[in-house]
Amino acid sequence: MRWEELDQQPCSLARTLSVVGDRWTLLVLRDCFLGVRRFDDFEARLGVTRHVLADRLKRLVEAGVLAKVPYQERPRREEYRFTEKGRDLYQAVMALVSWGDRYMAGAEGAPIRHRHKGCGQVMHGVLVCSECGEPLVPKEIELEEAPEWQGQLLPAHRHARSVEG
Amino acid sequence: MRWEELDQQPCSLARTLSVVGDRWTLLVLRDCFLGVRRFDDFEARLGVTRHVLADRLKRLVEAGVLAKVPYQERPRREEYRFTEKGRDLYQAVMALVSWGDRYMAGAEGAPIRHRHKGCGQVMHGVLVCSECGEPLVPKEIELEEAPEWQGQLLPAHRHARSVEG
DNA sequence: CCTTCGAGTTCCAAAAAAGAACTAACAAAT
DNA sequence: ATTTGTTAGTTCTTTTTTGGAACTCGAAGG
Repeated sequence: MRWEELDQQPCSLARTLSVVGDRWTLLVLRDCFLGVRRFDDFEARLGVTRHVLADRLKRLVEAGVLAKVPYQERPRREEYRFTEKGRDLYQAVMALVSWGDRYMAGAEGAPIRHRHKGCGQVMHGVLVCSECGEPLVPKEIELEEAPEWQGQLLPAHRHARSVEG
Repeated sequence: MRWEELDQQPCSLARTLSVVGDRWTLLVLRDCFLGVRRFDDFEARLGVTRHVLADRLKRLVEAGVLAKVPYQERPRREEYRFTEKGRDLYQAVMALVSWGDRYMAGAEGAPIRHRHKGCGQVMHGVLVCSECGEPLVPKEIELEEAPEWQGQLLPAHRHARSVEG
């Protein structure tokens, strides 16, 4: 399977990864959330080659995650800004950051702390159920295939014991 | 910057991506959450080459996300199971899935629905503040660099107006 | 002895990334 | 008028990573 086929898969994770499933893309989005908007600023902060950066920005624009908006004419210059679709990736990015804070930080702790203006506390992200607000754990979620995919998406559990095993 | 340098970066997202920052790795984890445990089952479901699959599984084991546990001797066979560190990636994976359900699903809707056993409802993941429980939005989060990195991690905002712009 | 199973490894061709230099369209300085 | 600087890329060559298919190892079964 190649990049081009990923977004055709009947799987929301695969489809999401067809947009953000590579390390540079997610680092570009991280910098967008930090307020970076311009080509040369991305390049300087990321240490990515200009070639790859140009490609990733183009893909993100095509995917509707970022938009090029002009900030001057003569010469025309454009910067990259989030669309709503892009800004909604915040939760996914924060979930990845929270995992990294917990499992990949050295002895000194996380390099960046997040303070929630609403409550004033240093916090991390917790994923909860949209309906009842309880934190999500794998074994509490039951999966239901949409009718048109019955029996095609979930594994047959030939050997598996359980999700938590 | 290459894979090998990513985990040295003072950024929890970069460090997380040094483990899961590629499309195959995250699809392997998806299947793990669905109960897949064995090499040939991953290969059949993913459509990845055995070569790359072997590499990704090895990386995940080295990172402490999966563990090889024997399920028979003579001949010895091992399967891949989550560690706690790995199982805690569930929130990040679900956040990516929720975004895909919302923005990448076709007219027929998401291929898989998630029902929360606790409340019985079809749900999606919502990332909330660990301290006050409010859903996270970018502009409500204030970033604070750890003392040893003062001024080195966050951009200078030479041109940027605001995170939401 | 020959085949099957499970979990890989090996080999070659094709695609993608790294790294560095170059271009276009202008503005400002010498 | 020519040189220098800025921004956002493109082009070129070398190295690395994938894709695709075949092959190996250790054992069990017929």
